[in-house]
Amino acid sequence: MQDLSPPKNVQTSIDEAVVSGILSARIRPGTRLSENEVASLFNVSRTRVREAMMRLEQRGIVKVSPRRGWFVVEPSAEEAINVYAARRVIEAGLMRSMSRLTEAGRDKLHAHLAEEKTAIAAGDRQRLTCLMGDFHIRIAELSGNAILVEILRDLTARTILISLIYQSEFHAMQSHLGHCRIVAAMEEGDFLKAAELAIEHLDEVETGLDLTRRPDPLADLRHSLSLPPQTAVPSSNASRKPNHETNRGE
Amino acid sequence: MQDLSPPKNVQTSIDEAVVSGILSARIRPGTRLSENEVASLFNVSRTRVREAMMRLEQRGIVKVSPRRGWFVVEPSAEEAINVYAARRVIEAGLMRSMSRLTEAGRDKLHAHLAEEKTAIAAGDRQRLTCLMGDFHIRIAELSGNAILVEILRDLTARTILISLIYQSEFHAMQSHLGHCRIVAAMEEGDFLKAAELAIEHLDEVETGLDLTRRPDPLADLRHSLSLPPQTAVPSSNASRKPNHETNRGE
DNA sequence: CTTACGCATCTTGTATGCAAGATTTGTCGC
DNA sequence: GCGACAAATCTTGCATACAAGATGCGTAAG
Repeated sequence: MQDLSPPKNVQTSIDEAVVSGILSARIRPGTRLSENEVASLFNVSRTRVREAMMRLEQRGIVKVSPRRGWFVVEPSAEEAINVYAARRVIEAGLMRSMSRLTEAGRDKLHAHLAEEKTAIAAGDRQRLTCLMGDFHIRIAELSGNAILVEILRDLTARTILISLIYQSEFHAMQSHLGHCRIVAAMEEGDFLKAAELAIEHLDEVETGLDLTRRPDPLADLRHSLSLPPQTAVPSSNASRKPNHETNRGE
Repeated sequence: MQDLSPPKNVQTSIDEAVVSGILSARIRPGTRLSENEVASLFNVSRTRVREAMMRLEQRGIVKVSPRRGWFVVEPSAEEAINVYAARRVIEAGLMRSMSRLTEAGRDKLHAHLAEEKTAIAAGDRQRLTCLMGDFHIRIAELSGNAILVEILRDLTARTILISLIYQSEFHAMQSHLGHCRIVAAMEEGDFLKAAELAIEHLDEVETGLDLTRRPDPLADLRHSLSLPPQTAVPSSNASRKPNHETNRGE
């Protein structure tokens, strides 16, 4: 799909490598990104790594803990809610602003849905994570608006990090069907319905989160030792109903 | 309103100073921001200035021309169209997602409208520019969603830069009335109507742009010499009808 | 065995130095 | 006077050096 080779010689190769690693779920939330290590991996000095980190921090993808290190963000429950709310606002707004689906656009969406299907059949979870996020970027691309694509790309990255923290299992087929319904509505030219379906779809996913779960600081070690994830901390209230009515006064 | 003093001792004081300067129209599009000059203004080394520039570049507020310097962006016509389209999508989506207006929220909006009114009476154009942009940030703040506020804040900054390039005169009263209508609809609890009004309002402003106009490289010098702005380059097709139907297939 | 302290190590924060390229300016030739 | 060339100047790009703080480990005291 994309090329993921680190030694690409552009100005933003570091940024892209990190984002691409997150979008494909190869990098977990909370991962430390040492300036020195990244610098040697890319054969550059810390200067350029820091500049990349500054950009990534601005995008809400990494955070610095002073004199401790850079870490891939672990969105809090509140941030997770905000990310989903923002996505509902933007994606629904986007669909309502559309007036028709071109043939080229339809073909791209169909191609994407086909990829999702084969990945589900293959059961490749990493690839699925990547594709499930990409779908929403594909939608944004239909608008031809680079600004919206960028915004949704970064929100998608954060969404993936959120799901890695708060989502116990992912219902790939459910999401896939949601995507299919959205595309179908768009093909009918019913973009209001598509918008509603998009909101429902995001609700479904958000409902599947367990936001009472705390980010697990041992996740990477746990994974390295092939231990089952997070079984020691069961939480009541495992799935909530998202309440996305925005009415706060301040 | 905000404090605009440069020597504020936080980590992002440079970023804030630049953005605040743009939001209040004190910094024109195309302004060069020399690393050395900014560094001495803030009594820091170029390192921190560069880091700030990296963040601002990521936000679409400055651009670097290799080995020539950093410049406040001058959005192209296409970018201008995209900015307005993105704002329509997000602001309309935001309003449609709201279910009610709290008293505190209503009070803040009314306070803001009152400020607009007094600024119009005073005829303070810089302050007006600032307020007209702030209104949309106030709306985003109602949602309590920090992510959306950030996104709209940066889009507003770009909008101001766009208007400084492409807008010959600004119809402050027209904008103010648009804002009043939006607030009225929200007070009625009719957020669908508010969304439609927001789209109309943005359309109005976009229609008032003359996107055939090229950014004037001599603008600051011209201004310093108190010459009349841009009279030498008249352009036909002075105001267009915005076409914001998004239907591109790729 | 447990706890507290201190040093060694590793991290980022910041400044600075140098190189490469772009621009400008001054000068020379016509 | 006018245009072309060249040096001087200014810009960012990038690496490196050093300082300040956080962490962890070993050791010693209780």
